[in-house]
Amino acid sequence: MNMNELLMRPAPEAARALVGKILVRRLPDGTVLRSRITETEAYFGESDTACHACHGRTKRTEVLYHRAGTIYVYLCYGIHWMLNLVTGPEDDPQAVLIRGVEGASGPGRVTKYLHIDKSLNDCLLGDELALEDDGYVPPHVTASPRVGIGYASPEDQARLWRFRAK
DNA sequence: AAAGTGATCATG
DNA sequence: ATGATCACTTTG
Repeated sequence: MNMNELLMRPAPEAARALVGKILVRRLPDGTVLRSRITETEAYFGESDTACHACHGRTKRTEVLYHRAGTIYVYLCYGIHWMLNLVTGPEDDPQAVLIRGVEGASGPGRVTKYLHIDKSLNDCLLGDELALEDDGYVPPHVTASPRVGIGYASPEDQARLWRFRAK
Protein backbone atom coordinates (compact mmCIF):
# COMPACT_ATOMS: atom_id res chain seq x y z
CA MET A 1 0.00 0.00 0.00
CA ASN A 2 1.16 3.50 -0.81
CA MET A 3 2.01 5.27 2.44
CA ASN A 4 1.14 8.74 1.17
CA GLU A 5 -2.33 7.60 0.20
CA LEU A 6 -2.72 5.86 3.51
CA LEU A 7 -1.95 9.06 5.41
CA MET A 8 -4.39 11.09 3.31
CA ARG A 9 -7.24 9.09 4.75
CA PRO A 10 -9.22 10.16 7.84
CA ALA A 11 -7.28 9.57 11.05
CA PRO A 12 -9.35 6.62 12.34
CA GLU A 13 -8.88 4.74 9.05
CA ALA A 14 -5.22 5.68 8.84
CA ALA A 15 -4.65 4.61 12.45
CA ARG A 16 -6.18 1.23 11.75
CA ALA A 17 -4.17 0.80 8.57
CA LEU A 18 -0.88 1.82 10.18
CA VAL A 19 -0.90 -1.15 12.54
CA GLY A 20 1.53 -3.65 11.01
CA LYS A 21 3.42 -1.07 8.94
CA ILE A 22 7.11 -0.48 9.59
CA LEU A 23 8.64 2.63 11.08
CA VAL A 24 12.17 3.31 9.85
CA ARG A 25 14.35 5.62 11.92
CA ARG A 26 17.64 6.84 10.49
CA LEU A 27 19.91 8.38 13.11
CA PRO A 28 22.47 11.11 12.44
CA ASP A 29 25.29 8.61 12.96
CA GLY A 30 23.93 6.35 10.24
CA THR A 31 22.25 3.80 12.45
CA VAL A 32 18.97 2.51 11.07
CA LEU A 33 16.24 1.29 13.40
CA ARG A 34 13.31 -0.57 11.94
CA SER A 35 10.24 -1.56 13.90
CA ARG A 36 6.71 -2.66 13.16
CA ILE A 37 3.84 -0.59 14.54
CA THR A 38 1.71 -2.53 17.01
CA GLU A 39 -0.58 0.10 18.47
CA THR A 40 -2.03 3.47 17.41
CA GLU A 41 -4.67 6.01 18.34
CA ALA A 42 -6.57 8.46 16.14
CA TYR A 43 -7.22 12.12 16.93
CA PHE A 44 -9.78 13.45 14.57
CA GLY A 45 -9.86 17.19 14.05
CA GLU A 46 -11.30 20.20 15.85
CA SER A 47 -14.63 18.47 16.47
CA ASP A 48 -12.88 15.72 18.45
CA THR A 49 -12.74 17.01 22.04
CA ALA A 50 -9.83 14.67 22.75
CA CYS A 51 -7.72 16.23 19.99
CA HIS A 52 -5.16 18.87 20.94
CA ALA A 53 -6.56 21.09 18.20
CA CYS A 54 -10.11 21.05 19.61
CA HIS A 55 -9.55 24.65 20.74
CA GLY A 56 -8.17 25.72 17.40
CA ARG A 57 -4.75 26.81 16.26
CA THR A 58 -2.07 27.63 18.79
CA LYS A 59 1.67 27.68 18.44
CA ARG A 60 1.72 24.07 19.54
CA THR A 61 -1.19 22.76 17.45
CA GLU A 62 -0.20 24.58 14.26
CA VAL A 63 1.71 21.48 13.17
CA LEU A 64 -1.51 19.47 13.12
CA TYR A 65 -2.85 21.71 10.35
CA HIS A 66 0.03 20.90 8.06
CA ARG A 67 -0.05 18.29 5.31
CA ALA A 68 -0.44 14.57 5.82
CA GLY A 69 2.89 12.96 6.59
CA THR A 70 4.02 15.78 8.84
CA ILE A 71 5.48 14.62 12.15
CA TYR A 72 4.03 16.01 15.38
CA VAL A 73 6.09 15.50 18.52
CA TYR A 74 5.30 17.02 21.89
CA LEU A 75 6.36 16.54 25.50
CA CYS A 76 3.92 14.95 27.93
CA TYR A 77 4.12 15.00 31.73
CA GLY A 78 7.45 16.74 31.48
CA ILE A 79 9.16 13.47 30.60
CA HIS A 80 7.78 11.66 27.59
CA TRP A 81 7.94 12.56 23.93
CA MET A 82 4.83 11.56 21.97
CA LEU A 83 5.11 10.69 18.30
CA ASN A 84 2.17 11.49 16.02
CA LEU A 85 1.74 11.41 12.25
CA VAL A 86 -0.51 14.04 10.73
CA THR A 87 -3.20 12.58 8.46
CA GLY A 88 -6.11 13.76 6.35
CA PRO A 89 -6.50 16.96 4.32
CA GLU A 90 -4.27 19.96 4.91
CA ASP A 91 -5.77 22.50 7.37
CA ASP A 92 -7.76 19.71 9.02
CA PRO A 93 -5.96 18.85 12.28
CA GLN A 94 -5.99 15.06 12.39
CA ALA A 95 -3.22 12.81 13.64
CA VAL A 96 -2.32 9.28 14.63
CA LEU A 97 -0.44 8.69 17.88
CA ILE A 98 2.06 5.83 17.72
CA ARG A 99 1.48 4.03 21.02
CA GLY A 100 3.53 0.92 20.42
CA VAL A 101 6.05 -0.72 18.12
CA GLU A 102 7.71 -4.10 18.30
CA GLY A 103 10.27 -3.77 21.06
CA ALA A 104 8.54 -0.86 22.81
CA SER A 105 5.05 -0.74 24.27
CA GLY A 106 3.73 2.66 25.34
CA PRO A 107 4.03 6.00 23.51
CA GLY A 108 6.80 7.33 25.74
CA ARG A 109 8.83 4.18 25.25
CA VAL A 110 8.38 4.27 21.49
CA THR A 111 10.12 7.63 21.22
CA LYS A 112 12.86 6.60 23.61
CA TYR A 113 13.41 3.41 21.63
CA LEU A 114 13.54 5.24 18.29
CA HIS A 115 15.46 8.27 19.60
CA ILE A 116 12.71 10.69 18.70
CA ASP A 117 12.32 14.09 20.31
CA LYS A 118 11.17 17.61 19.54
CA SER A 119 13.80 18.00 16.83
CA LEU A 120 11.56 15.96 14.50
CA ASN A 121 8.50 18.10 15.17
CA ASP A 122 7.06 19.63 12.00
CA CYS A 123 9.38 17.57 9.78
CA LEU A 124 7.99 15.47 6.95
CA LEU A 125 8.24 11.71 6.87
CA GLY A 126 10.88 10.49 4.48
CA ASP A 127 14.40 10.95 5.73
CA GLU A 128 15.01 10.80 9.49
CA LEU A 129 11.77 8.91 9.88
CA ALA A 130 9.91 6.92 7.24
CA LEU A 131 7.14 4.39 6.79
CA GLU A 132 7.45 1.10 4.94
CA ASP A 133 4.96 -1.53 3.93
CA ASP A 134 6.41 -5.01 3.56
CA GLY A 135 3.06 -6.57 2.78
CA TYR A 136 2.59 -8.01 6.23
CA VAL A 137 -1.02 -8.04 7.35
CA PRO A 138 -1.63 -8.28 11.09
CA PRO A 139 -3.86 -11.31 11.71
CA HIS A 140 -6.02 -9.55 14.26
CA VAL A 141 -6.39 -5.87 15.14
CA THR A 142 -8.63 -4.83 18.01
CA ALA A 143 -10.39 -1.47 18.37
CA SER A 144 -11.03 0.01 21.82
CA PRO A 145 -11.53 3.40 23.48
CA ARG A 146 -8.59 5.76 23.68
CA VAL A 147 -6.76 6.13 26.96
CA GLY A 148 -5.80 9.19 28.98
CA ILE A 149 -8.47 11.49 27.58
CA GLY A 150 -10.74 11.95 30.59
CA TYR A 151 -11.13 15.60 29.68
CA ALA A 152 -12.96 14.76 26.43
CA SER A 153 -16.73 14.53 25.98
CA PRO A 154 -18.33 11.18 26.85
CA GLU A 155 -19.12 10.58 23.18
CA ASP A 156 -15.54 11.17 22.16
CA GLN A 157 -14.20 9.05 25.00
CA ALA A 158 -16.38 6.20 23.78
CA ARG A 159 -15.07 6.16 20.21
CA LEU A 160 -13.13 3.04 19.34
CA TRP A 161 -10.08 4.80 17.97
CA ARG A 162 -7.35 2.84 19.67
CA PHE A 163 -6.01 0.03 17.49
CA ARG A 164 -3.83 -2.84 18.62
CA ALA A 165 -2.32 -5.90 16.96
CA LYS A 166 -3.29 -8.98 18.91
C1' DA B 1 -2.26 4.66 44.43
C1' DA B 2 0.77 8.33 43.63
C1' DA B 3 4.76 10.79 42.41
C1' DG B 4 7.98 12.69 39.14
C1' DT B 5 8.58 16.24 35.54
C1' DG B 6 8.49 20.52 32.33
C1' DA B 7 6.36 22.67 28.02
C1' DT B 8 2.20 24.83 26.86
C1' DC B 9 -1.74 27.70 27.28
C1' DA B 10 -5.15 30.53 29.48
C1' DT B 11 -5.43 33.64 33.22
C1' DG B 12 -4.22 38.18 35.44
C1' DA C 1 4.17 36.31 35.91
C1' DT C 2 1.60 32.35 37.71
C1' DG C 3 -0.93 28.24 37.86
C1' DA C 4 -3.48 24.26 35.88
C1' DT C 5 -3.18 20.74 32.85
C1' DC C 6 -1.65 16.95 30.83
C1' DA C 7 -2.57 11.46 24.44
C1' DC C 8 2.89 8.58 30.64
C1' DT C 9 5.99 5.49 33.38
C1' DT C 10 7.63 3.64 37.44
C1' DT C 11 7.48 2.35 41.99
C1' DG C 12 5.38 0.54 46.04
